[in-house]
Amino acid sequence: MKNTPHIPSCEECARHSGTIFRMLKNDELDEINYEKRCSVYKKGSIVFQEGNRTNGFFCVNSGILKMYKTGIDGKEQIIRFAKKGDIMGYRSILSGEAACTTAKVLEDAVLCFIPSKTLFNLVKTNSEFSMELIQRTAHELGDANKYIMNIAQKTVRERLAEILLLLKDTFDMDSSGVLQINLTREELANIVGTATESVIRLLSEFKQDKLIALNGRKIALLDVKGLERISSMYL
Amino acid sequence: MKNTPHIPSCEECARHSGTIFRMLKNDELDEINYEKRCSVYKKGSIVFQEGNRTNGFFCVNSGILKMYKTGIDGKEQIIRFAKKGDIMGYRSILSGEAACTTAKVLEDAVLCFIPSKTLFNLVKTNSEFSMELIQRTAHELGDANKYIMNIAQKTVRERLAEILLLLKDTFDMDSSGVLQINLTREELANIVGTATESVIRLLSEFKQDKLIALNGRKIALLDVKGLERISSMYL
DNA sequence: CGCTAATTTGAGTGACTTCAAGCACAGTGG
DNA sequence: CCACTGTGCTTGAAGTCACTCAAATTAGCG
Repeated sequence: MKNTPHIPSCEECARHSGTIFRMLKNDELDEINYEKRCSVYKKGSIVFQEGNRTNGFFCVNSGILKMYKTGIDGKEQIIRFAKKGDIMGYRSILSGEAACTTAKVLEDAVLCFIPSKTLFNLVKTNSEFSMELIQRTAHELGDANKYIMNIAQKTVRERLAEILLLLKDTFDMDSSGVLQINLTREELANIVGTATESVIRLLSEFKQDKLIALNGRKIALLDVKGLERISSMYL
Repeated sequence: MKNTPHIPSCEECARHSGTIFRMLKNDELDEINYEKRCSVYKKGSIVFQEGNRTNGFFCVNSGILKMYKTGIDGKEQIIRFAKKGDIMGYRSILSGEAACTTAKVLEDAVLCFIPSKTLFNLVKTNSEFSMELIQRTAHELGDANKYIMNIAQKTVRERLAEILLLLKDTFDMDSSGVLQINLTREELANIVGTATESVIRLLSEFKQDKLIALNGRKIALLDVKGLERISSMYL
């Protein structure tokens, strides 16, 4: 949580296609650059918590975070991850509500905090930015709807296969197919929406069926087509 | 689908607090009024279908619609309902994607179709409207996230109780507690994300426990507190 | 300091239970 | 008469509990 030694510039960050800031003019970027506050967050630290209000949002410069809701008897439900170029906490300030998820650091992160006021100013004055923000939220809503159907209709087995593929798309694999993300079995279970033991058992099954290879938390996808078939992604 | 005899005016519609059009200036309302096309949709007809692109969105003047995704072997997953004052199909045109749900009429409806171009113009020129649209989408995203957790962590029994309460909030009850919405058991199952038989059994249980009263499709909530307890809404 | 000892944390297994889906069939009512 | 509701029965998927094992952390202590 201490201030970072190296403060990333928004100009540089905006070059990355993924960022919402890419269509800002130079003077607007300058303003954000001036208003933002960057900090280093160590693994395990919590950036903001479900139920609390924030007076701004976060932009991920580096690192990985999980965003989850806490349910019955404290069980986490992971809603999404955030990595370089993603923004977090914007939903709640846009809707004027308290945060609906908690954001926790999985891999040491550098985050920039941007005050709501700056965001609202941009929405007011730059309709392209505004449009981009709407697009992003609308797209995420589409994902959420899809997720609802999956979780309601698919078996745990199908969902686990789908999540593995989703992790591949989000975090990529190395040359030998190893997913570039470290998750505990419990965290996997909290994405899929099932018990830890079920994930363990199903992963072993997938391994037996030569769909994946396991080495501790390293998961390698050996047969993507096979996983797609199981997940029945394209109904 | 034939044109309606009585065309509702947007001015009138905008007076309703729920509508997004409430902060439009008169000339903007006039433009929508000019651009919009109203039609009557009979019960059972489909307004737009998942996977198709639309070049506009719909505003519900009267009637009730269900919006659902079609899953494995054609099972519907109802995502939400739309009633007077709600808008439909805006998510997909905002995100520039195909519709992610199908909209089907449950009770005869009068819908106004507003072209995307008109919407985009408003976003460009009226930042308050833009902000309202963002807020609405962001709020809906929050709902969706909550729904994900519920469906992933709660039992069918808990979810059914919660859905009954949600229907109460959306469609109200009459003086004797009867929900002002007609749904088949199958449709209820498609909201909860379960089998029709399970809904039937659980409804009978709720009836035995004096939580609800049943009379065909009419469901009366007798013990709201009790249902809240079952749904463990406030964990 | 360094080197065990003690504790914690996560992965994995097996036995058991339960919830809910699926199937077949019988009413019922618009 | 057909779509919807309701019931009984069976089966299977997945949750729960109880436990082992291995690795990683931390504490303790000469």
